[in-house]
Amino acid sequence: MLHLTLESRLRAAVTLVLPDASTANVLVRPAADAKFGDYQSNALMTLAKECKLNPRQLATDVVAKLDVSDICEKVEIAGPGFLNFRLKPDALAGVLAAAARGEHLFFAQATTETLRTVVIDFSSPNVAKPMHVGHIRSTILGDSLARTLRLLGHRVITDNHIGDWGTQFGMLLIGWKTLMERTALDRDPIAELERIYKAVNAACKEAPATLESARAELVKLQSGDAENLAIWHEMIRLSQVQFDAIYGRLGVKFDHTLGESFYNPWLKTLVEELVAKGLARESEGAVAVFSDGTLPPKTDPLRVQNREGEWVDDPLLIQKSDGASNYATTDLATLDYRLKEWQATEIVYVVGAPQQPHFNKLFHVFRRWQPEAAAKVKLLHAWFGSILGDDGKPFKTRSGDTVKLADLLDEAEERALKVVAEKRPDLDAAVQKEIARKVGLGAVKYQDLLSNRQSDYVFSWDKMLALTGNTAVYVQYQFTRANKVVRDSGMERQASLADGQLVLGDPAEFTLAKHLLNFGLTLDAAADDCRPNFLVNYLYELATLYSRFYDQCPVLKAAEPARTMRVVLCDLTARVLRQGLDCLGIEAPEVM
RNA sequence: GCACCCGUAGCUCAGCUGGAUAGAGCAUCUGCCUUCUAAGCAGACGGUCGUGGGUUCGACUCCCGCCGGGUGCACCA
Repeated sequence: MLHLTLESRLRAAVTLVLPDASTANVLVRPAADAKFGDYQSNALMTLAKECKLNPRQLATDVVAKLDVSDICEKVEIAGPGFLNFRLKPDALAGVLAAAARGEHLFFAQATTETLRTVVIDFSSPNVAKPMHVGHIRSTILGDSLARTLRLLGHRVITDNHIGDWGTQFGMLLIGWKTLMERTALDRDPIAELERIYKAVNAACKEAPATLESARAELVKLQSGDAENLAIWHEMIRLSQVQFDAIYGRLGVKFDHTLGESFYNPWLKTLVEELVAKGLARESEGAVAVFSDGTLPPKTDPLRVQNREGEWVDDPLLIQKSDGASNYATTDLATLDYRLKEWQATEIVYVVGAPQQPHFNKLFHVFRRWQPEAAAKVKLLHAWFGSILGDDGKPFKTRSGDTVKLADLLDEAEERALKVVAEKRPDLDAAVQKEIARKVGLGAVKYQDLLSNRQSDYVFSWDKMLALTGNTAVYVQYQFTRANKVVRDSGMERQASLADGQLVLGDPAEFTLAKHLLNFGLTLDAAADDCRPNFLVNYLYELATLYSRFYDQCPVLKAAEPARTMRVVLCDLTARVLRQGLDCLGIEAPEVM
C-alpha cells in the first residue's frame, strides 16, 4: 500500500527530471534486507543506462525533486544508485489503523477501468475414468487462480471442459453391451467403467475385429443412434456423480461444465468456414490448417524441422480422414464460444506442459481465423509440470498403479486425525474429525501449490501429506493462535480507532506490520503470473513473523498503548491469513 | 534429428522488470514449556547456483557452446 504511494511520487519526480522517460518500470519494492530500509527502488539504475546517464547523478537529481517526508525518513542513495526508503512508524501505524477500522485489507480491488473478464479452463477430467492425482494440479491451481482474481474484483468464469466425447466411447460402448456387470456398476460405477474399458482396449490389440466393432459403435453414437446415446448419457451422469463428490470435498465450484460434446453442433460449419477462408485444406484425406509462410520457420507453430534439417509442415488437424472432428476442432469452437458468449478479455488454460505445442498451434490458428477478436483477448496456457513416480518417470493413466484422488484425500484426513487425536485428546471426536478434515485437505492443496507450477512433481505420500515444516498446518496453527488472542482480548469492533492510538514499539511488531502491507502486492503477482506459490510463500512468511512476534511480545498482559497495537496486529494477521488461505482454497480452523 | 522443460545445501524445493552477503523445509546437532495453545521459538551445521565463454557498474536470472536428465514430434485427448 505505502509502496504504491512511494512509487507514484517517485514516478512524478522522475518525470520532472526526465520528461520523456517512460516510468512504467519505475517500481518500489520491499527492501531485500532490513538494513537497507523498508522499501527500495532499483529503477533509476536501469533508467540511467537507457538514457546513458550517470546513475548516481540521476538518483541525486530525482531525490532532490522527491518529497516523501510525510511517510519516510530522508531517502538514501546507496551503491551504484539504489534508493532506500525508511518508513516513519506513524505512517505505518496509520495504514494499520485504517485496516483495523475495516477500510481495507492491504489490497486494492479492480476498478471499472482495470476490470478483467477471465475465463479459466481447468480440471477437465475424462468421463468414465477415475480422477487420480494427475488431476490435482490443474484443479487446485485453477481454483486458486479463480479465487484470487475474484478477490481482486475481476469477473471470473470457471469452466470445466470435461472429456465427454471421443474415440474411447467406441470401446466403452462395446464393453457396456458385452462385458458390463450390473451389480458391479451399482457398487462402484467408475471402477466398472474402467474395468470394461481396459478389457476392451486389450481385446482390440488382440483381435482387429473388436477394434472394428468399436469403431462401428462410435460411428453409431456420432450419427445419433438412440441406444448408444442413452448409454453415453448414463456414463456421463455416473461420472458427474464422482466429479461432484471430489469437487465437493475440495470445495471447488464451476460456473459451467461445458464438455467437449457441447460443441458438436458447430464443428462442421467451423471446418467449412476455415476451408472457405483458405486457412484449411484437404491433406491425405484429413483436413488441416497449414503454415501461411508469413512467420520465420523457427517461430512458426505449424512448421518443424525434420531429421535432415529441412523445414516441413506440421499442420493442425481439424478433421480426421474418417470425417470426424478432433480436439483441435473442439478447442477452436470452444474458444470462439467463450469470446462470443462471455466477452472474455482473457482465457487461461490450466493444462499440463506436454500440451504446449498444441496450444501454440491453437492460438496461432485462432489469430489467423479471427484477427480482430484475437487482438482483444489474452490467451494464456498456464502450464504445469508432470507428476512423476518414485522412479522419476511420469506415470500415465494406463500404467495401472495411479493413486486415486479419493484415496489420497481419505489418507490425508486419516493421517491428520491421528495427529489431532494426539495433540488435542480433550476435544470431542466430531470436533477432532472436522479439524482433521481441514488440516488434511489443506496439506494436500498446500503441498501442490507450494512449488513453482512449472516444476515437475515427484509424487510421494509422505511429501504430499506432510504435516511439519512449511505446510498448511503451520499456517493454520498460527491463524488459530492469532484468532484466539483476539477473542480473549474482548476488544470491541475497532471502527472508531484513531490513527494515533496505534504505536509501534518492538521490532517484531514493526516487521510483522510491514509484511501485512505486502499482501496486495503478492496477490497481484500471484494472479498476474498464475503462480499461487508466491502467495503460499507470503503466507508462510507472515505466519513465521507472527509466531516470532507472539513469542516475543505478550499481548493481553501488555500495558497500553502496546496492548491495543498488539491486539490489532493479531486481528489483522488473522484476517490476512484467513483471506490468503481462502485464495488457496484452504480452510482456516477456529481451533486446533 | 528437431522443439520444449529441467540441473541451486545430504534430500525436496523457493529465488518477483538483471540488484546489494543465494533462501526455506526435511534430516543431523544444541538450547527454551509454573508465563496469551511447544502443531511453537532461538541457534549450529550445510553451496565452485551442471560446465565453459560472452553481455555490464552488477548474472542463479539474459545470450552462445558443451555435459547430464525428462517430455513431445499428423488423424488419442
